[in-house]
Amino acid sequence: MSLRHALLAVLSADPMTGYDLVKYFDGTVAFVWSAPHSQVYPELRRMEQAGLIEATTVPRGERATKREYSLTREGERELHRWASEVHPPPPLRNVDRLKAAHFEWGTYESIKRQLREHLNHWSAQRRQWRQLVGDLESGEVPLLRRRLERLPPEQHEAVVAFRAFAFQGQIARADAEIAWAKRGLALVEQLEASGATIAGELAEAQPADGARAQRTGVAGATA
Amino acid sequence: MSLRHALLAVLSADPMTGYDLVKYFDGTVAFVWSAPHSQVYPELRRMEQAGLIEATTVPRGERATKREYSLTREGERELHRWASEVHPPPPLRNVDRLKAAHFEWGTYESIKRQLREHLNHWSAQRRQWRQLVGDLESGEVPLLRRRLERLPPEQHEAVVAFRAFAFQGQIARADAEIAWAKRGLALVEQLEASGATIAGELAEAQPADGARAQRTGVAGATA
DNA sequence: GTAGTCATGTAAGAGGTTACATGATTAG
DNA sequence: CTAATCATGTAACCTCTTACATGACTAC
Repeated sequence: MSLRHALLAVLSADPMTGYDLVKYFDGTVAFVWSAPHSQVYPELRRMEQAGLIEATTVPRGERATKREYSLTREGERELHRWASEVHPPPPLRNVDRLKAAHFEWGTYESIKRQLREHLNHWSAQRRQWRQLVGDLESGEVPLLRRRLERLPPEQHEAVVAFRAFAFQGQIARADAEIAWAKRGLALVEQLEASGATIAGELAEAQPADGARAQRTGVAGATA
Repeated sequence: MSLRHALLAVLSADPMTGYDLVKYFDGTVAFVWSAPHSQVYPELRRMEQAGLIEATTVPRGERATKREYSLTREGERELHRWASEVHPPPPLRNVDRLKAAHFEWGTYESIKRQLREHLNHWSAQRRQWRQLVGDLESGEVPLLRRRLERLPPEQHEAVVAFRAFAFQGQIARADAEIAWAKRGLALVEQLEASGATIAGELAEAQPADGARAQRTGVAGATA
């Protein structure tokens, strides 16, 4: 349950409402972890029940109130535990790679479209992460600033370094994905130029009978 | 629902039983997609209902039988559709990065242990993927061989190239993760050497009062 | 006979997505 | 007054994990 720890980590910078947290999980925190509000609110209630956080009801305007959550001592201990434990790596599930392994079922055009999307997506992500690393290092990230305010100056260096380190990992990942997509585009162009055929291309050309011809052709070869 | 398409993709090489499929999803296919048998069997039933695959009951031994699944025309069409569509990128959720961003809560020792694990894990994965790419290119992968048997020779080149391309993506990812972990280890050692303190280290040293001292210290600074 | 493999399920629960739903407050 | 934002939920549904469960077949 990493959502729980992501919430604890953000709350360690500053007490805030569920709404504030949701904004972070749509914004900068979503750079490593994302969650919709329908997941955040119930989880906060459960964490409160578990004694990891506590809520104070704060008035807003005339009639309305909001609930502001802050870490308890127990919540801090949980963060310590989590940050120190070695967790088994999660099972691999990569749709992009799964699809790429079976691109033979697509057409050259559709494959190129997908690889270009891949390239655009990771390029955009990369830009965001680079921006964030810059902002972290120049002290322009409010959440980090508030976290540092609660810590003695001799700890600041490490905190900033770890935050930047995490996002540099994302940048490295993006670099790998970008290079991969480019390599894929080159591969497709090379295959196209060499006149290599693929199943998807044929099926596209002759929707019904193309598939049949292919199948019987195979049956003939097998028999 | 990528499990469905992963199953379709494997079945496109050869008709086989749920048990066979489960083995692939623990073996080579798990290199990009993994699933336990408790997920595979029900999904196969649903796919059969949906007309994407069909089962023939094959006897084994005296009394027992097994169900062998093969793609239907509709299943092939679904594979085509899936392979041609652009899918929105899945939301980011990376526990390792989330943790790294908050390593301040750990101790130098626990951080190093985790980074070393990360390094070992991705190095091992990398070795497997490299082995697989080699085997794919030298025609030693049974599943690929059976897939190629159903296709005219002029399509072989592209099929092999796409398979290898997918796993090269995994290798590139592994390279990025390995470099990241090494960078992290260097960072920790540098911080340690420079005498920088982190919260987790202090909490470890003085479990109860360390945290309090820190907190009141902060309150004092803020007030 | 017995251990290992082949073969196929069910079920409870956690985590996540999408949609539905509501009402107060604030800025224009 | 009206639109945007603040604020907080519930519910149905899907995917995945973990555990429980069963029985036939094969090699020794």
